[in-house]
Amino acid sequence: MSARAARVQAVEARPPVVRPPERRPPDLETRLTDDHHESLRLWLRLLTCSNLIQVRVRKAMAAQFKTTLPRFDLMAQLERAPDGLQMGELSRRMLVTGGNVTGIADQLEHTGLVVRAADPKDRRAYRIKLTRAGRQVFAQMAIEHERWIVAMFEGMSARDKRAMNQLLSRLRVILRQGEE
Amino acid sequence: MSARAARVQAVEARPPVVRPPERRPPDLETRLTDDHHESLRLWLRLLTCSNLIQVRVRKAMAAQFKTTLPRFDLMAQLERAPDGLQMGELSRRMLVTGGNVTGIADQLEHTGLVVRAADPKDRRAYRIKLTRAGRQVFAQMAIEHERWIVAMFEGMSARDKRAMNQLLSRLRVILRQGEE
DNA sequence: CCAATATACTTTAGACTTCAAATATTGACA
DNA sequence: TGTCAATATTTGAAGTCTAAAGTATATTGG
Repeated sequence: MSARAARVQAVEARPPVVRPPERRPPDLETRLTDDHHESLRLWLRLLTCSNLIQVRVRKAMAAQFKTTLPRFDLMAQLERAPDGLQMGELSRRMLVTGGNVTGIADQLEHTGLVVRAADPKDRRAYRIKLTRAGRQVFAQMAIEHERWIVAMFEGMSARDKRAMNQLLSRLRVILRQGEE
Repeated sequence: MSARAARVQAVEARPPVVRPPERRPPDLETRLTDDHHESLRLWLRLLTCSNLIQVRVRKAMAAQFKTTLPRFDLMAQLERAPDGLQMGELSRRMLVTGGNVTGIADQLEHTGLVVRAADPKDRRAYRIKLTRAGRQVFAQMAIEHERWIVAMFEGMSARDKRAMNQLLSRLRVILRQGEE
């Protein structure tokens, strides 16, 4: 199980916030506190769902392909950059630190799915790209990956999926705004 | 940034699935493929949002309290179990492996926020509980934590929050069902 | 009773992650 | 031109996480 899911429950079960003795205006305060609960609950559910899915994808990735999600992600980035990417660009796209990418790339390079080549224009930089084998392996994984995801959401109605997509899309905008 | 967010983009940008030449019935197939996209998109957005929030909470936790989310989670579990918990129970509630809990508990014990006491009924087990100091520290953190979350969702309407809570609640049920 | 099995926990090895420091190269400007 | 700040990457330390193996104790069935 994922560690993140923990957080969820950890907080979800926290005892209810003690409301102040409700002076005036009581309605406003109640609404405020309710909203706090709604936000906290929202976050915890979001986290729970995200973790439940993530754990399953991770396990499936390990079981069927003996690999990890980060490696899959890295390969997915490269797959749509036929000329390869600089490490820094890769790290920006993956939203992880450079040091992290170094490690994952090392492993993929060891297994021959990826190569680092000198960047002709900048001797500080590498260009990292999928090998032929890497492309083949990735293609298999991508197909399965999509299958898993689709299966997990099977029980949800198309209507709900659409609604949720829209809400998440809004939330994402809001969160990015607050990123200063 | 979080590594998980990476995944999002990794897959979100994957080239569109190649549709078969559309024999018959074309409508069904189109709808199927659309649904696949909808599911994949849904998952990626869920992940993105979850990560954006998580990263911020983690950083705030480090900046303001010099601690980590896993430790906060563990303390949150103990806070509502005044008599303490067995390590195994803690690990189940946190949805992480036992070995993981051992490590986090060790750290909290070192800093005096938590104690392990022998379980009188089972000499294999410990009971782990918050110390007085642990309770005090946790109270501060919980208040701030809630503040952060509420602030992040401030830009979302109460109506949207409610809707999303409901959808996530349904999704959670569906995911847990599929857990076999 | 006692042997097999199950349970509670820790340990270990390996992977991922961040942050900060170190190295090498580039580019800009005085 | 020479220097100095910025950029591209790696390295190292510390924390988190898992899976599997190890230790100690409990339980159960013959």
